[in-house]
Amino acid sequence: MNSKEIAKMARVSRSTVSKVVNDYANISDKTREKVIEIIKKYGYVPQASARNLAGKSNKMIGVFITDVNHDSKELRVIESDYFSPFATAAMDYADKFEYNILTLVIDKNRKFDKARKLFYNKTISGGIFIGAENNVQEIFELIRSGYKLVIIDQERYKDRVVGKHIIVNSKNLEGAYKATKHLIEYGHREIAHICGDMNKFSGFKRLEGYKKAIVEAGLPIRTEYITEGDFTEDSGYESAKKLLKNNNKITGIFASSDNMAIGAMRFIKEIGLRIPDDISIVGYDDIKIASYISPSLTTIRVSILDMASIAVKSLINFIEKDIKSSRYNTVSTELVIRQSSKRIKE
Amino acid sequence: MNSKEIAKMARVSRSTVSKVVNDYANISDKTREKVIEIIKKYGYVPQASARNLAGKSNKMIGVFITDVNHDSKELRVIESDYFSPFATAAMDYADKFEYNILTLVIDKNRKFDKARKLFYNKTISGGIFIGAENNVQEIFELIRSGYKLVIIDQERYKDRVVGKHIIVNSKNLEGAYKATKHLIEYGHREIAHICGDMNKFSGFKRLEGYKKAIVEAGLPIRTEYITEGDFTEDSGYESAKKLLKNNNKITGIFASSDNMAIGAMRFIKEIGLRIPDDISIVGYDDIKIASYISPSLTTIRVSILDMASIAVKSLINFIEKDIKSSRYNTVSTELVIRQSSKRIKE
DNA sequence: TTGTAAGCGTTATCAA
DNA sequence: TTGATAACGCTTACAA
Repeated sequence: MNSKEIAKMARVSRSTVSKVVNDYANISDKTREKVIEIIKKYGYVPQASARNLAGKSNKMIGVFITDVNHDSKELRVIESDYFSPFATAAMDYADKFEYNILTLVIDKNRKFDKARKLFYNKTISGGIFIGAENNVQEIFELIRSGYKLVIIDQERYKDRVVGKHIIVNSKNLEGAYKATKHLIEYGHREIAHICGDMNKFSGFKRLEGYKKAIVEAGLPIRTEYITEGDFTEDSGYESAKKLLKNNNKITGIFASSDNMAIGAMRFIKEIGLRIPDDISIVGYDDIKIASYISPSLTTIRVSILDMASIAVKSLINFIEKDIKSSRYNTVSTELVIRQSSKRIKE
Repeated sequence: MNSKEIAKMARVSRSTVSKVVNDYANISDKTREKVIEIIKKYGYVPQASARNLAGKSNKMIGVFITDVNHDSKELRVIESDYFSPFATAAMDYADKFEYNILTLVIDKNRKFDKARKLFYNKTISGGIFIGAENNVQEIFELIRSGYKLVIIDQERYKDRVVGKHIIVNSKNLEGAYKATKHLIEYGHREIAHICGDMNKFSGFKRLEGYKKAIVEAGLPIRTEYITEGDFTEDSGYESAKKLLKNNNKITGIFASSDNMAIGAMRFIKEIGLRIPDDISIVGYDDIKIASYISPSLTTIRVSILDMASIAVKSLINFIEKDIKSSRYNTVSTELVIRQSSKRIKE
């Protein structure tokens, strides 16, 4: 069933059918009703690619999740702490504007080319990139070519002018500051920090937040209290080992990700210390497991839902109305206090 | 940049460009090379909707996840235990055939209409439905209309002839049997079962599996040992309460989902019983949390990866070569023994 | 208010 | 081995 057939049945021209479908004003009520009746009767739906070819936007957005650069299949699941909530929230928002979302995980198998092609062949009219550290150059190239996109959590590129784009970023510094300050307010003085990957901006910024809170409390910044992980659970385990090996004064640890916090907890339990009685732990991200593990994990929540809606909303605006210049949006963080942190007894 | 311009630069016709792009045989090497050179130079990529309109398949598959019929936002996250792994695995497999995956969560906001439209307007050439209990009628209608689709875990429709379709199902009975038998082999005799939603086939089949193992071991089936939940954590909690209220003989519980098992564990801990020392628990699904919760949960793993690859593979086959009649595939289950189950001391 | 006709960028058919 | 031309199904000036 196509517009030609509908036109014939309704005894009008194809353009009239099109006008009815697209809700144009200059159609008499009578004709409109007649056409709508036939359309309903035969269940006619305009073909997407034909509309698209004729100039209509295809209302399709790509959401690209770059998988962390590890081989293990396990890690993909970890990354999915982000994937599913983000994709779902993005869908919710896209729906309101009748957009569809095409999700793509970019990893070793599925290289960046796959994403690029979707822009080139006009399958999508815009894209959102998450965890894109490894593909920054390619993304810049896309922006330079005029493709419309949103980058999540890549604040560091804020001022590099490469063409119009949108960045949505969580307030990493703020979050880390809140986490550390929470421990300070609980009376902790010997507070260690397990950093994330320092090549990633979030890792770097969270370290800054930690330092800010420490300095503000008049405490010294001890290099032996700062150790670098890579956001994974195992690195959290190893970092805790390093921190606690020759130190029995540490009473609080702020880890730059929940996964690392969970790894650290594993080590701490192994050596027979109790959480939170001996050591308080604060994580970052508020992944689902954080509330299920025992003790449940005090952490910093970033509203992925907010991120996703802001990203989708501004991308659609970018696509439909264009923007004058690059935009930079931030999403707030929130401290979620659970069982893994405890007020220190003096 | 379009094929016309490429044709001009390469001093050939548009049809020649098309033939090169589509790797047709009847083109001289010389022409081919020349055209390829220009294509590379100008980064030409054929426009998807134009190809599609001209008759090429658009190589797009829809993956539809029906959200469980509850209002809470929380539940959507639970559902995502399925969502993310399935979507990722599906992508992996689709990649090999250069297909893209369009994911859509169907829930109260996003009704089935959204999915239907994607078929009608030919955005997708086939679809995979997961958790589709609530939309069976609509799915049948799609099948009847000749749309190509795969249904996951809806074994019950195996024999209802409604048109060509593919079902991929996990072996629910087998899995539940394994879970129950595991408890029996550990010496348990008083084994209760928390059923899932009995309106869903998986809930029903797993009860059958439980019964089969019980009967096979020569044990009686006690109705007071069987209680019905609805796959959610809270229903697991309530079911455990019901089961254990007036009973101190039960030593083993098989719950039809990990979420219910987790809820049951919560109740058991609350009344001061120990897991697995006093009561052994076995779940079903092997969601991620199962290995993180303490004690970690013994459960039945269904390889979502297998499900996804079989689904995608057979759907692509259906799309590209058609199938003679409906197909029914099953995916095996595996018992994963962790800490929540223990051999009973006699 | 309606219809005619051109055009979107490809592929497929058929003739050269 | 190549090219001219029609066709895909729709939208959109523009003409009526």
